[in-house]
Amino acid sequence: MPELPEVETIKRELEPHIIGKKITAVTVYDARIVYPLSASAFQGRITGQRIENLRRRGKYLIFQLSNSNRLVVHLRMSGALLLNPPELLPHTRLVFHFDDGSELALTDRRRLGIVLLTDSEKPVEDRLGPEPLEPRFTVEEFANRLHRRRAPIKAVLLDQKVIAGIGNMYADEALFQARIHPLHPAGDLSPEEIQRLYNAIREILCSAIDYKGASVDTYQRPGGELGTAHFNFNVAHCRGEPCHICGTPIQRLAIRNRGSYFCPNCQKY
DNA sequence: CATTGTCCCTGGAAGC
DNA sequence: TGCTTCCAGGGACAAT
Repeated sequence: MPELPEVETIKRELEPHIIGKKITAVTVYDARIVYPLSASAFQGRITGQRIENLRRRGKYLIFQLSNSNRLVVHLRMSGALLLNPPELLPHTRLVFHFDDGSELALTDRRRLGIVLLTDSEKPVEDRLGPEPLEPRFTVEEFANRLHRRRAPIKAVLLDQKVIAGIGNMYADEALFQARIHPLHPAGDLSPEEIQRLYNAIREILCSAIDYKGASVDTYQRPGGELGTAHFNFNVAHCRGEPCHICGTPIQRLAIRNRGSYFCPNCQKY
């Protein structure tokens, strides 16, 4: 399930293979993914355009096209972007064909992914808070964003308007590293706890990028390789396993219908 | 505005 | 063995 480190990995590995290439055709296998555009309208606005730039914002990938359109892709749970797949893979929704004969396929088993064409930054920027790895995201900025929030810190970390890019897995890992209970009200955290959580978020995201993301569920890199960040997970999806620090079984709790995994001994309320 | 619940979607696992 | 139900979760959206 692609979160910030997975999307960043995809961006980095895709970039050298697609920048400057011209899209000669797009095959639409599932028109629902380009809704509200029709398949032909989508094809009309994409075909013949060159990919000038690729960037990540939160969990979004943004392909800058030469006609000043932006192709925005959100992979949600099960989306993947694969370069030159050897065959037509199951759940293929779109295939981009380039002028050098190469191809980029978008597959999405659960079909929750989003593809959007826009000429503005607004649809993405309106939904997102700051990038946690940018220097301008300071601990003071983080503290301000948690101030007076009564919701559980786990729910607040998943709010993309508070911080962009953190998903369920890395929220659990950051809270474990910072030794904070996922239900702790966000606005009640002490300055020390906020500092620990701030450090943990940055360390965990950076480390996961170094490991090319976590291959939980269907995540694959553009060449089909897997990431290895999940081998370092302490709590995410580790229900019942002994905590690496104290041996207490990892517990699962539902917060906002999201599975939250934590060590009840290391992360006291 | 902050918060919370529901829905979307599919396929693997679990339960019967 | 084969059926049904549950579960995974990002985020849009509606309700409060």
